Amino acid sequence: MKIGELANLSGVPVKSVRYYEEEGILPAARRLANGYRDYPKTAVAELIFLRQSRQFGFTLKECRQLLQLWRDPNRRSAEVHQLVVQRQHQVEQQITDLTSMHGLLSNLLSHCAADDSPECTIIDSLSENNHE
Amino acid sequence: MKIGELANLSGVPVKSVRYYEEEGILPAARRLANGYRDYPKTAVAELIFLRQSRQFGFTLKECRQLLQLWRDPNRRSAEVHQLVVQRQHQVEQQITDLTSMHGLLSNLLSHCAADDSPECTIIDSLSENNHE
DNA sequence: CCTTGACCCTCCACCCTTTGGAAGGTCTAT
DNA sequence: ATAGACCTTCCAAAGGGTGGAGGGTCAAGG
Repeated sequence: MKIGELANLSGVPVKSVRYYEEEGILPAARRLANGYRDYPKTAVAELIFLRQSRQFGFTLKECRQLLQLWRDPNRRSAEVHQLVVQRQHQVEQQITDLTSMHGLLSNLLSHCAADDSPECTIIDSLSENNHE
Repeated sequence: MKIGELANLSGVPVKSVRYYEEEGILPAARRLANGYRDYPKTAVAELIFLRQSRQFGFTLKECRQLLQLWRDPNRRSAEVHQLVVQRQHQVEQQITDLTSMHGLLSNLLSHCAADDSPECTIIDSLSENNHE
């Protein structure tokens, strides 16, 4: 199977497949006589797994680990679990941070006249030094 | 004032100050006879405003706009308000996405045995094709 | 036989925001 | 004179791709 078909079946862009290979996330593909990459059928599942992992926000480094576990018939599911828990924590932290930011933005908005005058409480707030 | 002092007073790293200048976010600084950048006192407030804006997640492009409004004595506060509302929407979208992701991750975790066996519902779920 | 179009290849540059380092100039204090 | 604390510019890396230039390969159709 050539890279275009693989991309179609997996939903991963051709460019990304090549990029993943270059980064060592995927093993280097076999080559046909004309230099084209030639993939086995199993590559489709591998790419789908990778795409799904990316959608869950795992970095490529984490995806590499996940893929290694995916390939390993002797993996311990606890190890997979651990990676997901870790990702879950990151997501929670991000939600916390964003929620806090959302509150602060709401504060800014609620005090602003939002009219044609130059007085602006938002500008004033952003000028305050929260440093040190 | 030289760049080190400005950095100290504003809480923005020296490297970033130079980068902001290069990107046209800040006007090019005056130079002393020896080539060192020389800043007026007002630059401190400008940098503090910029740092605060960045902390609210505004991109540098947006920060440039905010800074222009900050400098403009004839600004309309409605315009500032508009930029903040826009940022607020982005934050809301991100929270929505992350919350959804969090739910999906919880789902993955709840079905996983997390032991020494290779059977892993997480791996199985990530292998499913949600494409097309 | 030739051309068109759809593939494929590699290599380079860009997006964004910073950070690190190399190689070098300048100033102050000892 | 020399140490060290500044300052300068320029180049590269990070993550995760994406776009394009310039070129090779293959099948179908005229």
